[in-house]
Amino acid sequence: MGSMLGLERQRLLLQHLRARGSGNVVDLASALGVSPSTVRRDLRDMNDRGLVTRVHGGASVADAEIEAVLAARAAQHSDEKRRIGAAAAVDVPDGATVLITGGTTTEAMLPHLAGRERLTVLTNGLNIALGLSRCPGISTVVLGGVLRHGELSLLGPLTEQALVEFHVDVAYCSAFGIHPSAGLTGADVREAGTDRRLLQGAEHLVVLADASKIGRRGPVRLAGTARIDRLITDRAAPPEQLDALRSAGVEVQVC
Amino acid sequence: MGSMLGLERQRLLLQHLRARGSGNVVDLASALGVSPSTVRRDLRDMNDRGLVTRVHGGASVADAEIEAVLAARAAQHSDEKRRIGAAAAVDVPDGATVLITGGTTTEAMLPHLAGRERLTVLTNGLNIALGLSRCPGISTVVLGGVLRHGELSLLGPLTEQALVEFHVDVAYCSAFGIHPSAGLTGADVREAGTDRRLLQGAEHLVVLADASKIGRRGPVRLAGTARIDRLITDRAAPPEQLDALRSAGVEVQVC
DNA sequence: CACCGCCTGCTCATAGTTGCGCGATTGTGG
DNA sequence: CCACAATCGCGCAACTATGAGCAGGCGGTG
Repeated sequence: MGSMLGLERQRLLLQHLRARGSGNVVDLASALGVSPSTVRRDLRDMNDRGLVTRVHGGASVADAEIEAVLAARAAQHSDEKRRIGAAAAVDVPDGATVLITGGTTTEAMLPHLAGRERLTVLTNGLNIALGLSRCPGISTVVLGGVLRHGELSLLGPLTEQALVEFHVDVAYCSAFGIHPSAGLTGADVREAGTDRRLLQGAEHLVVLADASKIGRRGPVRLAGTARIDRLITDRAAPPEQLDALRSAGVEVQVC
Repeated sequence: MGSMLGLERQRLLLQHLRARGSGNVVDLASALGVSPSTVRRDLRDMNDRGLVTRVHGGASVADAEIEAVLAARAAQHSDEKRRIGAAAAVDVPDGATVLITGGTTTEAMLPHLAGRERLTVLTNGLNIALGLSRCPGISTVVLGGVLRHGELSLLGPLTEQALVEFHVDVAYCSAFGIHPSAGLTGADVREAGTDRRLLQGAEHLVVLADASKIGRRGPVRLAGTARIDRLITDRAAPPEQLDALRSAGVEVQVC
């Protein structure tokens, strides 16, 4: 049964997973006529690429709706994200102009920014803007743009154009993945152009990423490791990946 | 019921909880065919992730913040506003590009726009944008700008500048007041410049105003009656004011 | 034909998950 | 306020999945 290409096998795997939403390793292996080891390798690879979510015993599709809702909810209360958000917020200099990109991880910064004075926050995320609408000490500027359906972030030429008007001291962003050689990567080509531009103009770049994003590589490159000043992540992050990132010149903060 | 995946089990758990709003550990355990210990572990995990709220004996679903905000705002809408919103939404032409300014009255249009196809909506209101984020048939463009504290609308040069890029068929707006001789007026000088510009470029202008705003005059003038094509209001509006507006060339619709 | 890289499948020590029992904690009714 | 019952968290043992390492097969290349 050697006549199956790796990519073709992964495609079948994904198809099987979509049919039921999830599946365990043994069943998938017998369904495809390969060994469980191969399935594990494939699933790990697909997990790194964000196509599926690996769980003990099998995997489930990382598909838009449920996963997004789950992630959004998780973001609001998860201890890891809260800590990451707090750590990021601490070092926001008073009087600065910062950019906070849309996303669930960055949203965790908001509670810790609430009391700040003389802060200017630029954002392309409606969730961020909403959270800041009650903070009197913070001038919030929403970069315009096209709203992605199901998401709460703004994209497109309008967003990029608006940013030209400002000087950004620090950009705080999350992304699909961060990888020692690939740098900061995104999952969606349509988002990439805007995200890239958002990060380009900033004086300093700080990445907020929970452990699941460390070592993950998406299809589009947003910024090289050289551009990344700091990474804030949680304790579950694989140490060897963090070391590699440190070697690449990224200041890594684990909390 | 031999093998059950961890994530799948939690998903079922959540589903069971949503059905009744809450549930106790033993029932959930027997419903899923696992031990109470496993349910407890799952619930603790889900509690940490903010999906549910753990209480003694069981758990209840924890609703997300943003949805709660939207629901609360939706509940605030009186019958009058709902009817006004519905009447305004009916005549939005398919395939058009419309502007909906921020505000609570205009927000009432959203439920009636949900099913539309090929519609482009421009807005400077975060509440409007938020409500449209789940509508797949509508392209939503958020005009950037500075967020007013306590409000959910965007203002400033950025907003005005963004609007230049578009051709607006119809603008739907609410305001502080509408008066036969003063026209459409606003309450806040800082908002006025932006509001004026927003309405300027539109082909047609539709005003949504409940009875309390009819005949009222604010300090700043936003648009003359000649510019106003249509006014949608409710039955409590003073008829003599409506007649005067009709004489001024405004098409008045009472609902 | 030999060499080499690559993928596959197997083995095994390790890590993770599950269910049960026990003592501690919490809620409830007298 | 106390006693009782339900529930909880934790440690334990059985079981299962996992990832790393290793041998064998396949196809391309000099």
